[in-house]
Amino acid sequence: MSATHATKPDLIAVLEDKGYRATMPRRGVINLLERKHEGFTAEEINHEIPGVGRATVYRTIKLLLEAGVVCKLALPDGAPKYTLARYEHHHHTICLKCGTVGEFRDVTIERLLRAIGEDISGEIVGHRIEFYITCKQCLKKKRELVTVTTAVSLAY
Amino acid sequence: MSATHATKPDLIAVLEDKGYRATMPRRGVINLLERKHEGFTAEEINHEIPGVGRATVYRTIKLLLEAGVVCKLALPDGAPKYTLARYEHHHHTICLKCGTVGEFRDVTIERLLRAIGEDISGEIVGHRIEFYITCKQCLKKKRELVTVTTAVSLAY
DNA sequence: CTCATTGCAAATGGTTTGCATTGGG
DNA sequence: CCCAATGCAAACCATTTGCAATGAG
Repeated sequence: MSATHATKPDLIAVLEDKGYRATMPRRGVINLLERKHEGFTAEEINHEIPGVGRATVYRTIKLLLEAGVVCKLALPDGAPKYTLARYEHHHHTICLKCGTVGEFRDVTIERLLRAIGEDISGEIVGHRIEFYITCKQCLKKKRELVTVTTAVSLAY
Repeated sequence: MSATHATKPDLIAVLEDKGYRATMPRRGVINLLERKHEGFTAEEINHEIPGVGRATVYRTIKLLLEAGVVCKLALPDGAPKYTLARYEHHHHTICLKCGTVGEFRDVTIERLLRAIGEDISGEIVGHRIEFYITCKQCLKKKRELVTVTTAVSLAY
């Protein structure tokens, strides 16, 4: 397992490193993913590869998830969305209007997490941080209020 | 709509404030929820109220969600879990061993969010922050490694 | 050859919906 | 009375799994 990748890793190599075969269906899925710079859903990928079975799509995504080169994140309502991981450790911004996923890295957060750790009764073993935004493009397009219809764990 | 509640609100009153009836089934669900200080799943509630239909349980939870007195949060794998909101604005800690959900409020985070906003190309409309922990009880019980099997968007 | 991998279809888990029935106000 | 609210069962959606067929080393 290669330790640090500051830039987008070669997904096929990642699979092979883990002892999995880089088969045709898997290459197909990977090819699609690598072109999705804005996040994707599993079903979306599934529809875009008619030749490949649904199960294989999901299995491949899961493989990449476990390898750490794909991230699974959650929309406000909990709906799953995936994205390619470019940085080793990062968080995400998701535009609630167009769905575009951005990566985002801030050392301050790590520092903060450590500080917060002292306030929490227990040991922090992980965290999830997602920012819901209206991206620049969408801001430009229209100046209407962004209403977050679904709920919660959501804060303004 | 009452603006600020520093402590646990009266859920029945919340419903009525919104123009909904505080019917028996709903009272039953609410009664259960109010005893769950550690988070719950919808299905869990459903099983614990045999007299009430599954649909009603889900509908009631959704009502409370929309009223902002219940939070929907996500386990690392995205599995949904609910919890009562005690503070108006807060985040959650979830023990991955026992599932206990804690609330957690830190002004530093808000400050940080504002600072981060400048780095993000767009407008922050919401965020999700969840800390996955091993709580004190679980730490005591056993000293084995906490392995986060599923993936991602998870950071250590 | 042989075992990893696939595709399909069926199973699952969580949640929602349609609809006829019911029960508060 | 009447409409909101219920229960049930079926529908749904994303994801997983069993299993026999396939294909790469």
